[in-house]
Amino acid sequence: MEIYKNEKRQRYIEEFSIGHLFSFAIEEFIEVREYKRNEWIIQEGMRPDFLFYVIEGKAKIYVTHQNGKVSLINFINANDYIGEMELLNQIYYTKGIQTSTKTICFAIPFHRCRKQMLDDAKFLRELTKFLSLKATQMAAKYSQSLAFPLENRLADFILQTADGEVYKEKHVTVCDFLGVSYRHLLYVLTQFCDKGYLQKEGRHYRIQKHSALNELAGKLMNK
Amino acid sequence: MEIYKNEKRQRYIEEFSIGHLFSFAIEEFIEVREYKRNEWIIQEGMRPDFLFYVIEGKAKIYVTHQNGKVSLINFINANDYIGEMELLNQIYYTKGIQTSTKTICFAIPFHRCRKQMLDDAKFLRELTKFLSLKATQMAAKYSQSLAFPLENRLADFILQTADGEVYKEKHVTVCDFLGVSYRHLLYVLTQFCDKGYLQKEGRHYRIQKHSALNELAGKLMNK
DNA sequence: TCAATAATATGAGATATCTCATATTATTGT
DNA sequence: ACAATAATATGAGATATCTCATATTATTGA
Repeated sequence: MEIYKNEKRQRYIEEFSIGHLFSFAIEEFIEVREYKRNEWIIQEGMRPDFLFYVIEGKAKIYVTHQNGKVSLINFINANDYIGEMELLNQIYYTKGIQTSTKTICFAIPFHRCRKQMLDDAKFLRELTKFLSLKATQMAAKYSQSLAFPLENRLADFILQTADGEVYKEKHVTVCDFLGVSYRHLLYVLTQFCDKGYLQKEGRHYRIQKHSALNELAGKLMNK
Repeated sequence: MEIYKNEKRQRYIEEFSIGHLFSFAIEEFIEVREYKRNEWIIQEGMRPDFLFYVIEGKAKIYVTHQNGKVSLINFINANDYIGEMELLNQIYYTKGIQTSTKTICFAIPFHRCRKQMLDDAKFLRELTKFLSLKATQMAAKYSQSLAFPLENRLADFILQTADGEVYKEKHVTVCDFLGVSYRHLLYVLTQFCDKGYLQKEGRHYRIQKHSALNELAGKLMNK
């Protein structure tokens, strides 16, 4: 992890201004940090001392269960907060956050800003929206995971993450995210190929029948 | 649904004051409502016009999937909000809320109070805590549901809902909540009886081996 | 109080998903 | 450039969970 100083810091703070998210001058407190690919921004179980706001890059929220299984709870992208749970709650089991690309974020120290942030309606209003979205997404994922087999959830995931017509997510990541075994994921992908929905091209898959995947994915949605 | 008027209304507003949750005078806007057992406070898919704050009673959040399965997303108790998602988000698929006992709540009309509420740091701070808890719970439930078989989740649920040493939840409700079929729930309950963890007493179950259930449930927690 | 409805109960057979074992093929750090 | 590590791939057998069918027993509204 690298902390940007002086001009470089200043450049980022100006280019990606987050002044509009606060009603007080936050700039002076901001630390600009760059994390390398696969670096851990927060270690599971360790309370962070900063509220992070992601400027660029991607990361993943992980939790490890006692039985050794790992769940990829969600992805984090630009304009997401990290550490907001710890800002709000004294008691909280901290999840691990690992970057999947080089990631730059603003780090705001709790000890200097907590009070002001928790009194700032503008900041809190943004945060409630962020949290309500997060809660809604989790509720949707939860109920869908119980109500539908992998077939439907995978179709949705493929459509959401495909780069044009090409699906190229790593299987290992997808297992953790969709909560199924590697073996089973491969079975269902093979089925999709057999049915002609996908076509394997080396390590990638090309979408052949958009409509069929759409139909499978559509079943997840309410109305 | 019945709306309390005059002295009755006044009595409730005083006895269960929520003045401390707002920094402006909310009392005059509050409507006090009583819903009967099994009544729907909000119909699935229909936007509410009020933010509700539950004073007494219990309710359930339901969502219906296209394949006909119903998920009981969560339980609602005293001091919970209802309709906060719709307060914050213009676009939101509204879940159904059904009472399971007589339920009394304060209803605060969006059209008269939205602006003030969204500018009130005190209110927003409480709401962020509520939402962060909700998001955390859903994330935990989600990842647990994928990482553990029913055995563990049911043990946890039994311990959490048991009345003293007696478990007496309705199977039909529990299926929707834990996302398993009625048949499978009964299988696992029978197993628990066979192993001597529970003993059936008419329609209820008496907990016999607290320790065994504790151990099963404990596997859900991180550390 | 009675008929309708909801909840409980259980069997039998299907299937979605898991575990484990074992290769092969990339990727990565030094 | 190579050894270590991570990712992909596939088979075989187990099990967690589902669907459907069919009874029996509460609960409830008129």
